[in-house]
Parts: sequence; C-alpha cells; structure tokens
Amino acid sequence: MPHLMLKDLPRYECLLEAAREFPDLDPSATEVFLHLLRTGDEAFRVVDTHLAQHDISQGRFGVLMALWGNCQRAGSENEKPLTPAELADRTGVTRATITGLVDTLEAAGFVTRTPHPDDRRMMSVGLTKRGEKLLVRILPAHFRRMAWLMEPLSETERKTFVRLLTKVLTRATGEQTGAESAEAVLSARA
Amino acid sequence: MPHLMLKDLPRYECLLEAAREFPDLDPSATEVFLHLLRTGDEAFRVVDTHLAQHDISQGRFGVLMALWGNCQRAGSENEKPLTPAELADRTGVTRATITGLVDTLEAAGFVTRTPHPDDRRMMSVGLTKRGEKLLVRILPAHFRRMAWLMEPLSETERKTFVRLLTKVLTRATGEQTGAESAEAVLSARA
DNA sequence: CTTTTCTCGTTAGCCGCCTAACTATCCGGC
DNA sequence: GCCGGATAGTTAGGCGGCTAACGAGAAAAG
Repeated sequence: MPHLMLKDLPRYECLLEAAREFPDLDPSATEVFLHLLRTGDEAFRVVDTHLAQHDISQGRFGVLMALWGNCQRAGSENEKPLTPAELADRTGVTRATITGLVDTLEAAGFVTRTPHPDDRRMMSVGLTKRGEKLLVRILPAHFRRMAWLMEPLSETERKTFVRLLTKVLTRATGEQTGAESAEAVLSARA
Repeated sequence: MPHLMLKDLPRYECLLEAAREFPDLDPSATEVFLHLLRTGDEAFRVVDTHLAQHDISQGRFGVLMALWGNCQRAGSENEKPLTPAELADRTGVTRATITGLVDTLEAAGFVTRTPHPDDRRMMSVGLTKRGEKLLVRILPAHFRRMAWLMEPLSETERKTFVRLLTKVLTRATGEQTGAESAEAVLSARA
C-alpha cells in the first residue's frame, strides 16, 4: 500500500544539508513532494480501512462507482452497463486487472457479466440490485470520512489546496508540449 | 499502484448534485480528497517510472534510503547497519515485507545480512559499496524529477502547500485524542 | 471475397504488499 | 534454574496491481 520512501519525513535542515552534497536536490520541492506522497497515502488509508470492513478493496470500489456512474461523463443516464475496456479507462487500471476485479465482484453477486449484443468480442458489465444496495449502504460513511478528514480546512484553504494540487497534477500528467516532456527534460543530463 | 477511485475527477457540479442525494457528502471536502489522491498517485508514478529504469521498486528504494541513513534520526552517523525491525519502522511496511525486500536486495548485492552480534534473534542489514554506488548514481536524477515536478509552484506556494498537507496528515494519523478518534466519531452513526 | 491488421477480453506469471502462524531467542517472576 | 510471556525474523497464503502473449472477432486493404 504505501507509496512511501520514508515514514518519518526528514527535517528541513537535513534536506538543506543533503542539498550541499547533491546540487540537484531542491529542498522545498523535496519537502512538498514527500509531504504530498505521505499525506495521500494516509488519506487513502483512512477510506480504505472503512471499505475493507465491507470486504471491498479500492479497486473493487472503483469499479462499482464507475458502474453506478454517478454523474460521470456528461449525458449518460445513471446505471448504464459498461465494457471492461471502459471500466479500465475510468478507473485507471489495466484491462487485465479489470478482469480480476469483475471476477471477484461477479462471484460476490455485485455485478453481472453478459455478452455484448453488438460486438461479440465485448462483454457488458452491469450493476446488480445487490451491488447497488451495497453502495447505498457504504457511501454515507464513506462521505463522512472524507468530510471528517478535511474538517480542519476552511473553505478558502480548500480552494487553495485544490489549486495547488491541480498545478502539480497538470505537470505530472504531461499535457506533453513536445520538448518540454518530463522524459526529455530529465534525461537530458543523465 | 493507483490509489484511486475515478481517473477523471468528477466536475464540481456533479458533487453538488450527488450531495442532494447524500447529505453526508461535503462537496468541497470530497473535491480536495479526490484531487489529493489523484495527484499523489501521479507524483508517485513520476518517480517510480524513473526508479523502475534501474530495477528498483519504491519499496527497495525505501530500504536503501533508510540504510544510507541520510540524516535520519538525530545523532546517527551515516551508514549504520539496521535491523529488519528498524527498517520496517522507518519505511512503513511490515516486517514480513522487509524480509522479501532484503532478500531481493541481498541477491542483487546491494545489501548484506549478517547475524547481530548482541542478540541472536536479530539480523544486521548493511549497505554494500555496490548499493551505495547505485544510490549515488540514481539520486541526482531522482532529485531532478522532484524539482521538475514542483517547478510550477513558487516558494510561497510551497510553504502553503506543506502547511495544508500537514493539516490533513495530522488529522489522518490521529494524535488520537480519545473520543475524537476517527473510528469513534465516524462509526457513531453507522 | 480474402487477407491483413487491429481491438477486445482473458490468461499466465511476476512482484510487493498484507495477515497469521511459526521458530528461535531473550527476559522477568518464582 | 526454569518456565511463561514478549520479541525478532521468517514462512505460507492471499490479493491486487502490472506486462506479455494469446485467440476470437471486427474492420480495413487488396
């Protein structure tokens, strides 16, 4: 689970000291980076612990949410069945992983897997009544956890937070402007 | 790898709509939460991609960094060998996981595993010259990636960012004040 | 119409993480 | 001194990610 390198984040003075040995080390950037990963990890753990109480992993939950289609993708009425490929796309895991998740969810009776009417290569994965009930039972506490976690932040701070996160996310996910891509820039001096 | 539930983050209006159905849903809190996890995930991916080029997973890297002891824990001179229990503590994974990671690193010649002189239950895991060289070769590009990722943020923004992250981290990791703990508060209405 | 090429889902196998159980060792009470 | 409980590391088994390779079916090229 942990995406982490050091559980106890280094003190800033240590980063400064290390920066003398490694000129490439930007202390403030490193500090933000480590805090980001650590906090993301702990936030994940908070909700994952809750979902695990209902035998639902984050991956399974993602599939259920995608199927439940809560206002995803403009213009879709809720509860539309999806293909494994669409599920992979929306949850951000590979198709191979979707196969495994759907296997588990199907065995538990939360989703059904039927041949796609139009294209015999495809499958159609739909949420069952049972799966829907599970979500309705789980979601309130799930939302409460997120609200609890963010309670220390004012509305203004939340706006700022999202803005900063978006800046980093935009850079991380590329919007590859050719020569400016991460790989190009960063391997130049390798 | 992905700690995520939805790859394409929902639009804010969708959260508002969902909040009508689920009174427990706090739209701004949910928005921050989803952005935090998504961004943390992508930031992780940025450095993980680089480490993977050297056949080093994040877990292995954590062990090497802990051993290299870069200014961890006040008063320790660098390069001190550690026990698996200490490694588990510092990297935030279980001891069982450390066993596996050290197995791999030992097979690759980056660390050595010797019996502890004082206590025959313990082992002493130390960094080899080869492991040290690996770190020195990898770290500059590693630091460059972190710096590149945070480049869009000004120094002021970085300070703010760390402050906000710390607020959430503090809440997530508890500092359990008895009745205020997450489990107590959140399961009250379950 | 045939053949090539692409896409879909699945499979197989790897890895890192977990928990639970086990063995060996140390320590504290009697 | 001995014996029960704590502690260190490992093992066994499960799970959910990944990549790579596959066969079935659709679509494009000829």
